[in-house]
Amino acid sequence: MSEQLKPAQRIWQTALAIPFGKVASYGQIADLAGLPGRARYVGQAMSLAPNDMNLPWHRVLRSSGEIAFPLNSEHAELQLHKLQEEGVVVINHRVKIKDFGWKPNLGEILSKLEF
DNA sequence: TCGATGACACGCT
DNA sequence: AAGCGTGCCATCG
Repeated sequence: MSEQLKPAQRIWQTALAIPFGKVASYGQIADLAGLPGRARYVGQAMSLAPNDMNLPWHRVLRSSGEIAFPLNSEHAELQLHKLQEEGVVVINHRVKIKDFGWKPNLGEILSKLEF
């Protein structure tokens, strides 16, 4: 069953495991989802996710910590607000990964991500 | 079927 | 520090 999950679903599951107030990179999500090297697919997969899933897409940033959407775009603005609502400090469209980056331990991964 | 595209990452300059 | 080229691969026309 767990092996049956499609790649997109594994990405959704992984994104759902990002804690409130923390952020992760596209590459990190791809790795944790068992899809190393497929960072580009993460964004695509999340855009396909059903809305009622409440996917915390706003907690996913580039590895540099910057928001992936174009500056001043609606998506970028919404993401900015959602992050600030969670207490994440965003300066110049960028978050300090060192302060807010999600660093899951093995136990956390195994318990929350049973593929 | 092939080429272009994209919510990326990384190494090199 | 910032930009450019290359690797990635599911989708789409």
